[in-house]
Amino acid sequence: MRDALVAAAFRLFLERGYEQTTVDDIVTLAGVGRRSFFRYFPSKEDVVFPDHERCLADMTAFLAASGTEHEPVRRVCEAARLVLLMYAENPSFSVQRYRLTKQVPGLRAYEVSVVWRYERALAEYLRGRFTGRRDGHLRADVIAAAVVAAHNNALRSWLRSDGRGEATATVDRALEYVRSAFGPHPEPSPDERPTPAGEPPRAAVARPEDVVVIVSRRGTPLWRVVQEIETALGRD
Amino acid sequence: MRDALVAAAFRLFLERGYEQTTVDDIVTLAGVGRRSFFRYFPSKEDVVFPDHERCLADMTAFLAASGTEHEPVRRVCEAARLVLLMYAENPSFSVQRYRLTKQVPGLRAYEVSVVWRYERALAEYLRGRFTGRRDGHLRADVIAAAVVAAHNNALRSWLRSDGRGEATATVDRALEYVRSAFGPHPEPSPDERPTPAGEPPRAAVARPEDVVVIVSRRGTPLWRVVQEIETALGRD
DNA sequence: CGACGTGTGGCACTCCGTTCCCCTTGAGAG
DNA sequence: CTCTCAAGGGGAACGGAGTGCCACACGTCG
Repeated sequence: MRDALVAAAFRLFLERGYEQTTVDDIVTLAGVGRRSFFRYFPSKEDVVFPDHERCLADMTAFLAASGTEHEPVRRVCEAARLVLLMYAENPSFSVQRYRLTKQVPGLRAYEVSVVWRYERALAEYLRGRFTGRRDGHLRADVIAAAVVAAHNNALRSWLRSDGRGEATATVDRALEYVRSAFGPHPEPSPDERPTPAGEPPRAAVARPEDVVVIVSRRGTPLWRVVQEIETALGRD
Repeated sequence: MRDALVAAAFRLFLERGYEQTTVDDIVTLAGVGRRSFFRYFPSKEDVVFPDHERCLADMTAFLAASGTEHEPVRRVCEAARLVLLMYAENPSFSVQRYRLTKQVPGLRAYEVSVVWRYERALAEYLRGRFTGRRDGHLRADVIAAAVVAAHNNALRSWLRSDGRGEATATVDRALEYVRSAFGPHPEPSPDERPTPAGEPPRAAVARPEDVVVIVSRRGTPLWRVVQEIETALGRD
């Protein structure tokens, strides 16, 4: 029934345009009652995005199931990938919809509001992970927006190419850019990752400008830190 | 006339709610014909955001008038500030509208689509400035989204405080965060910049996961480093 | 057989937004 | 003073989206 309505709607939308098609046209073509249309789709716009509701639910479930062992920024990037996978499931359908929304302002506005709900889901998750952190809410909102923008940038370029090529590769590259800008620490090199608890501090990543950086876990005995610094400086 | 319609509309919206108020109610209260309402506002939602159209035009003009002597990211931050200034012109009106949009889903959706147009204006400008740069479009979209998100974050926190306090200070801080992430050079945060030669090491940026980072210039006397670590750990 | 829950169709209604036409007002030309 | 013309406002009616209500056709269970 849903599928029949969606199919009928898209046939008419592509044939004579979205605004030139009334709900009555759709239901008569599908052979169902007008009232049934609004049972399955709260509005005429919703028939254009039939699976976003489910996808949004999947995303929130995915985020809700994340533990503290996941790095937050990486996690929201993975969540954004879920949306891409939904698009990639039906490339031809996605491309048709893209062409439609591109030229119907009302649909663009509706799509924007849908995207906004994804963004809020990501931001809410990040806010939870950033509680206590300085400017936690600000960082969460900004990073969520950046992830969504990168995702959409890559998605649209894939759609413009008529769904040819690997969508995931493009999106991953775009998300990698965001991760590099906001990463936990600007993408810690192995030298900058904290040492496992109990292990001695690792010392002295030599950066330009003669700067020494020591990375250590809080609570490490001081003498071990000093020892590490000494060897780092002495080796100079 | 516009003003009379806006005033009448908000009186009724605050009195009995947005959806419970019909356009006929507004025009009868304002004492004008129904047709005149739609002459000034293309839709019922537009009466809630009467000056966004002008503000968007101002922003695009501002960006169009920018030359290459302006640093792009800084420029879009200044453009975003224009929106804030519009809100700050009528704090009480802005706060009322904020409360309204917060609880009416339809208005939220409309506001989102308005915000999206601002974002597109910023992104278009940045795309122009980033032509030829690697991933120019991607960077433009992501930075525009980040700027808008930071702006909105600060704006909403100002609106939640009923418009008390300096709006510009909050927004500037938020935008500064974006600039620090995307600035011309990755712009290390003050805590991560090396200390000037001769100055004592600065200690202990507490990052999540119980990690302590010490940044110091190579050649700093060891005792000063240890001292700094001790105070950093001791403060815990 | 009848009661009941569920999914569907049909009708009528409200309201938004638009189209078409008429009215007033006021300025300028004859 | 009258005619004309343009512009801004008002009114009537219409099309279409979305909703509420009720009736009907199925099934299942008692």
